[in-house]
Amino acid sequence: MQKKRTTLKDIARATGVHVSTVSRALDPTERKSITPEVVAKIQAAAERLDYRPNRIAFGLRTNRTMTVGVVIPDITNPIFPPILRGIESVLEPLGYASIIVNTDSEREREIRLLEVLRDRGVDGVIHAAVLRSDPSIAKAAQDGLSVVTLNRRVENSNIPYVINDEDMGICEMLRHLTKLGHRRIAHLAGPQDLSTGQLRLAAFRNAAERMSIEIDPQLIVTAIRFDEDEGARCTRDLLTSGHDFTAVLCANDRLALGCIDVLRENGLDCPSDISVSGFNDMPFLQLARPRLTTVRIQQYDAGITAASILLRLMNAGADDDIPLETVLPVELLERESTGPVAAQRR
Amino acid sequence: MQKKRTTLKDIARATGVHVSTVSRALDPTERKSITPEVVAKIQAAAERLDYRPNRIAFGLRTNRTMTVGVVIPDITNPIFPPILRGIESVLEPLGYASIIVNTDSEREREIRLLEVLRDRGVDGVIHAAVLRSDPSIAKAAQDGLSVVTLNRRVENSNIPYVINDEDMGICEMLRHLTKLGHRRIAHLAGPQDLSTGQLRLAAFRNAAERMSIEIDPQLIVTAIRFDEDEGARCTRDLLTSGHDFTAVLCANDRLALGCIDVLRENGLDCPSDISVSGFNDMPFLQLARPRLTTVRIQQYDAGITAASILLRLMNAGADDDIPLETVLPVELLERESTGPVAAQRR
DNA sequence: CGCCAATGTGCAATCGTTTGCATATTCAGT
DNA sequence: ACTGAATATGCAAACGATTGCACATTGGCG
Repeated sequence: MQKKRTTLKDIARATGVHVSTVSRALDPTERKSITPEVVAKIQAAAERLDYRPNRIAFGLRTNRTMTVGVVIPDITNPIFPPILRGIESVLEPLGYASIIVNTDSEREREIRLLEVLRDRGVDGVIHAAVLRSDPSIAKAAQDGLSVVTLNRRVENSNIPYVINDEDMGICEMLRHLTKLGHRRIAHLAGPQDLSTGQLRLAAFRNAAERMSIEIDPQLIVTAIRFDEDEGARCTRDLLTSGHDFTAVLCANDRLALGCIDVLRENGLDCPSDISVSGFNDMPFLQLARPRLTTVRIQQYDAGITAASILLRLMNAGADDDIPLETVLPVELLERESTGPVAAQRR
Repeated sequence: MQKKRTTLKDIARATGVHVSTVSRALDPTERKSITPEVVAKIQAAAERLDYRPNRIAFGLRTNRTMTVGVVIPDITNPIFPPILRGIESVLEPLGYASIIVNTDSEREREIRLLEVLRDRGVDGVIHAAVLRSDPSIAKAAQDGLSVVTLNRRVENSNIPYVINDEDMGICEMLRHLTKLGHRRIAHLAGPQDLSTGQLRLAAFRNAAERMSIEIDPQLIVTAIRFDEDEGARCTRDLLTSGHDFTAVLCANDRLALGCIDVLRENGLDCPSDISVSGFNDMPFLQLARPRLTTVRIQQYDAGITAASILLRLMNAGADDDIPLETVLPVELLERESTGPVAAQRR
């Protein structure tokens, strides 16, 4: 590895004081108990010798690694990079580094990777991939690890969580579609073992009930992954089922993209024949045509918020009052994939 | 932090042997010097007490953190997530964790983040964001840090590098365009302070020369960022310059997307009026219409390759022969954005 | 039966910090 | 000037592992 780094001992030798004095002189909170001039001398020496504290030794002694773990399903899902940048933007300036792990939404992987993070002694974890019931993360939190979940809460726990106002998003989208005259509205639901999939389906049902829209159970079809292929498959199922519909509210953008493709294959134009809506407003969505009507969720800000809460959690004593729930607002984006219901369908 | 983890000392106490014996019994390479039955006893105890080695202490003693740094320009650029997954796929099973940092292509940030990584004692670095001249990474390598660069080489150094065969990609693209009858071919070059920007421009010039295609210097216009806005701006410059061209070979996909937009604004259809090509085949590119003719570079595999080389570098003695250069093949993808040159232009 | 080598285990130092406690010095108050 | 704090520094023990070396035990061989 590197040639040889200068240590506290080197500085002690160079200045003729004890290593503990050097340590104190270099620590802003302890510095006050040291004569200013020897502090100056030590700092000068530290500067001259290009001293860099050894974080490993620090970590061993203090049990603080200045490292946090970030657990996500898959970094290649474009909604996560902005979240990570948001997290980084608050943690990195404070000297924290983050270790990012991808669970691929597999329970075993998630458990194992959480172990890995704990073994490495991370000071806290931001978890954006909790499954619906997740004992491992709950146990970790109970053992005293600082944890914040993102996009999802762990039920029956006091783990703080940051979520987007998905209910509101689904609700506004539904209102938008009804305003355009749609009544027979299908829902492409996401995987029900995933946070968002389940939440959005529930939100859809609730909103429909509140708005007194009758939902044909046959018009709700569930994807097993959040991707274009599943959006396509579900849409085919919908079409072959023979049930009539004029709009498809999809649980995320990728499902919507797959949906539109299959509609087109079947000679149905979006939006003039059938309206389709997405969710997330994921990056690069603007490449698609027609431009997708969707719900924008805050990605960067969600990262910032989660990281800020984690910080408070890690530093604060139990006295501090950390908000258990943070709900970030969403925004309806009306674009081209939704339009007034066609005069007559079929 | 966690309640209390069991340490070697706990196991020693439980089994009645010395802590050093425990250490050896648990280390596969040292195990042979211990009686099999005491090994068994110790392993049983370790199992029972749920022993997990403390990586921090290990790191302090051995100066190996089992951590690597990955330096990229920006994780929100979709070509990087697959690279990261590739890296992870080889490093994670071996017990390595990676710390990912984003430089935003800013020299100061890069230098600072490299410091951060060195401070944390990473065992090695995969650097996918080196600038054209980069003393900091060269110095780090000289100090004994294991370094592999990705997508770019540090000149005059023996730092191993993994690159895509960009020359070949540009060359094949040019050949493709000429085969379609294009002669007046413009180039939207990338930022010249960035690896890829400069390389691809050079490749373009070389290929043109080799194929005896005369390139009008006025038809080469340089972007200052690799994004759609710059692609748009450059295309406007090209159009207002009044120089004639029938195809635009862009240094990356995003420039090409911006280019096509501006052509469309000006009533020019791609590809029937003007052909446009990209580079990278970035994720989600398939959303765009017309589907872009581009050059696919290997992303996941590049990550795998770089990580494998880094591994050899970290573990091997100087005796090992590590390949200095690895060039990954690229692939021309003919899609819809390029076509035969129009009968007459303007 | 004795000696030496081989083998298995223990001892203790070490990695670079932090930090409670002891000690040495200074200084003010009376 | 003497006492008593207050203040500044040093000492040494941690943190949890690895590892060179010393030592003890065993067994083989002459």
